[in-house]
Amino acid sequence: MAESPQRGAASTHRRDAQGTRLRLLDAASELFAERGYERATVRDIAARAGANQALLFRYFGSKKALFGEVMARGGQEQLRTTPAERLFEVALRGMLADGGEGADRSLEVCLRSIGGSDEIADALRGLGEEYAAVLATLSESDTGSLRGDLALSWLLGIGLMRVVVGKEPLASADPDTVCRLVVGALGGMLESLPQGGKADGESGGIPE
Amino acid sequence: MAESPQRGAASTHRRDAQGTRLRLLDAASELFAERGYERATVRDIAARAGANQALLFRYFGSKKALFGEVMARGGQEQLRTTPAERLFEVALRGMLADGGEGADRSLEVCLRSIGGSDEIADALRGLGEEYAAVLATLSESDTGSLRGDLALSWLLGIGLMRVVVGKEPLASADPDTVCRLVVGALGGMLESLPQGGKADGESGGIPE
DNA sequence: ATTATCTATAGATCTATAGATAATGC
DNA sequence: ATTATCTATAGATCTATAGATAATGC
Repeated sequence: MAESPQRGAASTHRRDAQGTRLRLLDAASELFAERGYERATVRDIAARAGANQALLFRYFGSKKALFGEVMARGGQEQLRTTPAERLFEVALRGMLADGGEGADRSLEVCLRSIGGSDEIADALRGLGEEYAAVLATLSESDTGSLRGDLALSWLLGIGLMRVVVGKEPLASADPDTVCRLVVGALGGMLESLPQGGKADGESGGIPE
Repeated sequence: MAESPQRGAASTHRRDAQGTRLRLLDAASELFAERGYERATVRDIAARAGANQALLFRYFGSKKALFGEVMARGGQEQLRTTPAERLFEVALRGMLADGGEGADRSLEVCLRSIGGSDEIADALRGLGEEYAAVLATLSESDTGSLRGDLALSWLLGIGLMRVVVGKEPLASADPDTVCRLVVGALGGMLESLPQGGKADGESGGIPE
C-alpha cells in the first residue's frame, strides 16, 4: 500500500499543472540562489519541487528558459517599489539580512552564477543595468552613471564576500555597522544619498 | 604536412617534462582567468599548452591540484612586494588595466570561479584573507578588520562589474577617474589610505 | 633503458526527449 | 478523453586512468 518515495513526494500535491509550474519556479529560485545556475541541476530543482524532472522541460522548455523566468520574476519588485534615494540602503540591507521569507535573492543568484555561460552573464548584466540606472540619478555629476556603477559594484562585492565567500569578520558583522560605514563612505560620491544607516533612526555619520 | 595537427602542436617543443609542466601551468593560469575553474576544461588547457591531456594528470594529479598550484603561484608576489598603504591602489589598478604580460590575474581567477565547488571557494577565501589582513592595518579603529573586508569587497565588486560582467560605462571608464573616485570615497574609512588616485610618476609599480 | 608522450576508454555527470501510464473532468 | 505525470534513455560533456608508443640519454 505504501507508495514509492518518488510517488510519495509528488502525490503530496493533486494533479495541477499551474501549481506544479509554480512550485518548480519557487524551487528553482531557491536552488539558483543557493548554488548558482550551473550547480543547481534540473533534477535537484524538480526534487525540491516534488515534481518529476521531465515536467520542468514540459513547462519551461529548457533550464536556461527557467532561469530567465526566475530572474524576470524577482528583482523587479524591489526596483519598482523603492525610491531612488533609498534603493542602495534597501538593497544592501537585503543582502546583509540573508534571506528571510520571500526576500529578493536576485542579486545573490547573480553572484553565484558568475562564470556560467555567456547567456547567463547577459541576463545578469540586464539586472545590473536597472539597478545602476537608478543609482546613477543620485549624482548630479557628469560621471553620474559611473558613480552609479561603482556604488552597485560595492553592493555586489559586499554580497560576494559576505554571502558567497563567507569572509570573516564581514560575514558575521552587524548589518547596522556595515551599513553605516558603507553609506558614510559613499556619501561623498553620490551627493543625493541620504546619510544615516542606523536602523533605529539615530543620526548618522561615521562615529569615532 | 607530415605530422598530424596534434603531433604538430606538441612537437613544437622537445621532450621536456619540466618545460611541459610549466607550459601547462601557464596555460591553466590563462584559461582559469578567462573562463573560471569550471569552464576551463583540462582538454582546453592541454591544447593551449601544446601538450597531451593525459600529461596534465601525470604532472598535477587532478584538475583541482592544478588549480591549487596556479593560485599558489600568483598573487603572493603582489602581496609581498607592495607596501600596505599602496596595496589597495595597486590591486585596483591591476584590475582596471586588464592583463598585460605576466600581470597578476589571481583576483580575476577568483571572480570567475565563484560558484564552483566548495574546495574552490576555500582556495579563493584564502587569497582574500591575505589581502584583507593587509588592508585591515590601514585603519586604527577596532573595526579595522571589517573596514579591510569592505575595501576588498569594493575592489572585487569593481572587478566583477568591469571585467567579468562588462557593465558600461564602468567597463570602458578611465582607470584614473575610477581610482580617484574610489580612493577618495574610501579615504574616510581607511584613515591611512593615501589620497590622490592620479597616475603620477610612480603609480603602483605598473611598468609600461 | 628510461620515461615523456599518446591512444583509447572507463565512468560519472547532466540536459533533454520520446513514449508510456494514470489521474482527472465530462 | 484529456493531459498531468512518470519511465527510460539518448546524446553530449567532462575528469581520470591503463596501457601502448616513441624520443631521448647512456
